[in-house]
Amino acid sequence: MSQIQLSEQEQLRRKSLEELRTLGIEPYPAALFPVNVTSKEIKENYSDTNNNYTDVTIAGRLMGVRVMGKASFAELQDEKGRIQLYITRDDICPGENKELYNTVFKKLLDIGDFIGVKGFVFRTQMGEISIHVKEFLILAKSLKPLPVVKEKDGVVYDAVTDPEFRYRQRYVDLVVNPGVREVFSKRSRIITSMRELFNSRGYLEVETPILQPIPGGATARPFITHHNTLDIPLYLRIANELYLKRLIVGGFDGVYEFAKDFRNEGMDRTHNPEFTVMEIYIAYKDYFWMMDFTKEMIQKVAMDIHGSTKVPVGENIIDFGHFEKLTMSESILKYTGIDISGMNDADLQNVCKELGIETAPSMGKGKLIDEIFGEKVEPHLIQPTFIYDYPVEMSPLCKKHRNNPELTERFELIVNGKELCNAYSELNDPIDQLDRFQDQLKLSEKGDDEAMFIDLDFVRALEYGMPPTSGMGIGIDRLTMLMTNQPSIQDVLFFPQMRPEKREKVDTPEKYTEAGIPEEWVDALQSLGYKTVELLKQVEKPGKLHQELCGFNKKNHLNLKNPSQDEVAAWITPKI
RNA sequence: GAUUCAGUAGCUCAGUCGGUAGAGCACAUCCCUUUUAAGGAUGGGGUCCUGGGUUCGAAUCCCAGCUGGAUCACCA
Repeated sequence: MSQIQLSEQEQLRRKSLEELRTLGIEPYPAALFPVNVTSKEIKENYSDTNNNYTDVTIAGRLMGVRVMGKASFAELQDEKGRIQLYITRDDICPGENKELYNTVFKKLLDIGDFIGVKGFVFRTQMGEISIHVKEFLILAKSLKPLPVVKEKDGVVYDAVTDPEFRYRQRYVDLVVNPGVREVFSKRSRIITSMRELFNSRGYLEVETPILQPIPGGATARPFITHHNTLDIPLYLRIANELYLKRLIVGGFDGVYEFAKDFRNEGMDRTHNPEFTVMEIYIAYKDYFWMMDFTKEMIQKVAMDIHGSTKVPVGENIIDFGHFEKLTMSESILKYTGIDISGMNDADLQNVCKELGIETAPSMGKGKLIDEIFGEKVEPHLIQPTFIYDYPVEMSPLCKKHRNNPELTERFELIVNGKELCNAYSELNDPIDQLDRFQDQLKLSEKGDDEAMFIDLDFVRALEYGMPPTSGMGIGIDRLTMLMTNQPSIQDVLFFPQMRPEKREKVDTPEKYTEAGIPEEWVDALQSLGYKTVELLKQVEKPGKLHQELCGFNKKNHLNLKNPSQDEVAAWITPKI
């Protein structure tokens, strides 16, 4: 990019960069900088009486400077927070030459620059713990100005709020908006907390394929790709269930995986095309055991993040101290007054009509019940609720209920009106499993394009025998949204999926000179919006272009010799 | 995919009835020899998202498009 297309502030910073080099200061030094403390440690442990921290070395971004003549106060931001620096001219310039303070510090440093300082900690007259700087060093110059966000007593001023800016340039969001980094460090702690529990029980963390020839384990539209050597289609996984169960067949008693799944579906506040799921499968357990385990896991996470089972989410306080349990039909009875047990397809169609729920002829019994539940029950379930005993049609991988052949031993955990976990007593009868796959196939022939593919290798694995097993899956993004009180999945993903940014096509200077345009005018032309020769050729009034160029020359003091009107006209008319 | 709202300086945002483009912060210069979202003064900085249309005149009204948000649909 040419200088002229940069903003004034960017040009000034580039100028400062050059001046630093002129002064013999490398703005991007190579050597390590031996940091020995963080802002947080100092603020937590400094004591006026002990006068500890007499020799600290700390580094971070310069986030604000208040110059007060020969003394200055500055804000240094490191990973853990901010700390005030106190810098005096005569401390950092002990000799006659005051250039380091007057020129380098006061003029050539900018907000956003990385610096390293050495000094001692003290408390200012205003009572703020600060570092009295003895030496400072530029570690990396920042050429693009950061938006300045200020905070006082928890009130944030001028926060960067434009979602497009925040998500596309997450690095800036993380630097300037208080609390954003905290969300992501909590996300990491949530995962660690779960992993601690699983490992303490001796369950094995495993990895299974993301590229799958048959996308199984869930009903969803997959992403499809192609392997060149094998010349076959491959699908990005929509779930890892079938692979994890193969490992139970293989003899592991407990396996789990934190996995990225991919679903080629709509995007909104709770859906991103790629998302993180934890699935765990444990042999010799059933879904009742898994309910208790799920409860224990979530309580541990809440305690580790909040130190309490009570978690604020939006308007509500969610209390993970107590989990309600309702069967699917109990819950529908509770919220609609209708007892659906024993109803057939036609009955359910009528119930839907009564309740004003749209249906399609392709919908089976399971789908209809799911519609009623999703429409009339789920939104009411704010406090943690286990919904269990799902219709067999909507759970093709789940074991039939021990007492009722129309149901399966499945539960979901609903929190804040959204599904959070899904768990089964896993189906381990291979013949039943094949039947259920075939029923799914019939559904797909009926027009349900989300019905499952048949994974015959998975059936073969079951034929060798899988012990009774309970499995559970939990959406890590949604769990993080709950635990960090973020309303949108985009706020708990570093880089949520977005439409690619449009880049304007810009021709190289050579293209212009090839077209007979002097190189010295290329910058001016591009700044005026003629980014390509093609665009230039479309100009209809050469006189106007000529005026624009002369005006630009004058306005920006380029001191170029203005071309004649005929010359400009010649640039845009094709040569014969 | 449908509906709807928004897009103005680096950031946050005003902009009346259609009549010369504004503020705070940021930036620059100077003052102040010094303390808290940085005290004062002065100044520079704009494709008012893009393209059409209406009009003597459009940031403003109309149409289309782009991008994003929200709601719905789809989907766990």
